[in-house]
Amino acid sequence: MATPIPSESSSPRDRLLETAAGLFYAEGIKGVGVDRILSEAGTTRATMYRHFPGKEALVAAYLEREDAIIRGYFAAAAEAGGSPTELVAAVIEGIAEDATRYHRRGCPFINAAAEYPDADGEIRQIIERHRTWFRSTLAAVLDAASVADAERVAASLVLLRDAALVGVYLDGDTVSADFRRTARSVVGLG
Amino acid sequence: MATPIPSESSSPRDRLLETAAGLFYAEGIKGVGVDRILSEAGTTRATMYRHFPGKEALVAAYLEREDAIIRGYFAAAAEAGGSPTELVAAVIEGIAEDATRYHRRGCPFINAAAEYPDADGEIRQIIERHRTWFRSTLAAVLDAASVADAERVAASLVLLRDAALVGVYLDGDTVSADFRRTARSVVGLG
DNA sequence: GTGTAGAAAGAACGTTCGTTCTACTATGGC
DNA sequence: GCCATAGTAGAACGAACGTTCTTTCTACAC
Repeated sequence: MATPIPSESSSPRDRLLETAAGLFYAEGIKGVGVDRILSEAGTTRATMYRHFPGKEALVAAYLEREDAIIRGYFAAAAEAGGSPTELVAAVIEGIAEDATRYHRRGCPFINAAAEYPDADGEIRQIIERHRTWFRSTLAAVLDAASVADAERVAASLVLLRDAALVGVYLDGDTVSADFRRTARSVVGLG
Repeated sequence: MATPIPSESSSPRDRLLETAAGLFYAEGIKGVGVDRILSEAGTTRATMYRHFPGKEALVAAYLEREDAIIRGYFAAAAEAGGSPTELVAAVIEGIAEDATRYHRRGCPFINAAAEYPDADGEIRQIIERHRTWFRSTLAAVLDAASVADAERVAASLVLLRDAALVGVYLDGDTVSADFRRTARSVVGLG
């Protein structure tokens, strides 16, 4: 099974979250029971319920964690320096690479949304916040690079990223080339 | 709740499938139990297990039904006459309209794939077949309309349709305009 | 009429679900 | 030494899961 083993030494809470995140992403949320998480994290029920009010809180923490990771990517890319145009290219490249490397089972947020129909629930609100942040951040980056109609282009890029993640999952890696080409054309990069 | 009531008169099997399809799409598959389906379809366990070996067969039938409906759309559009180019335009328009009208909760196949990680399982095979058919049918339509590089353009269109369905679900109807514009540009329609 | 099949009704199966609980142990601060 | 905290261990809860079963009733074919 080669489960991504949360290093024995880390805290139970970290192991719990890391294990849950891995399982939720790999197998879907409703398809994974707390017993699975507990046994693979090597901890017990009491410990889990000490740190999280319930399973849904674990789901929320999983998505918040995913959100934080992606924000980290952006922060790192921004700090890495380079012209605004280079940053735009780096973002597109980063999305393509992420899809084929770390997100071969699709987008965690889209997948979660498939299982959580209630648009007012906590889970969907986290998804909503993430997507809003992503779109506006993209718009800011594009605007800095003097891309015309940054808002609209950003919306298109979000669409394309969704498609790339779904496509790599269901159709294979060839999709990432399609994404790169289309995205670069949309933002006006040769 | 205003459940889409499967007309009392239809056969138990039809009511079962219709109800299950509605519930699976609206609330996710693992999130719906057979008891729910049974009570909303107004039938009993014994009847269900006479017609379907189990829940998974019901899921499979739901996706096959969805597949058949979409193939029906294509057949109808093709029979409606018109030039190949008009057919291409009609397909794009049909997708945009479908997303905002009948598939406001996203793509049934993408949503199902989120819950079924096993690529070799029956469910994922149905999804695979559907996507392959869709892409190749699109390529044929584009080729007939003398669109250059029909295969590649078809792949792009599949991507865009995925994005449109996800986008309308999570971001709202404005996405459908983005889809129309981008899709028409990709296939070379003014 | 008799026989057969499909549907309704509902009890019951064992399993798993998420959750709560008690009891015991190890750790660290005062 | 003492208390609080956080961990382990495991029993137990009621509810829901998917599935199997028996029984009764209706309808249509022969």
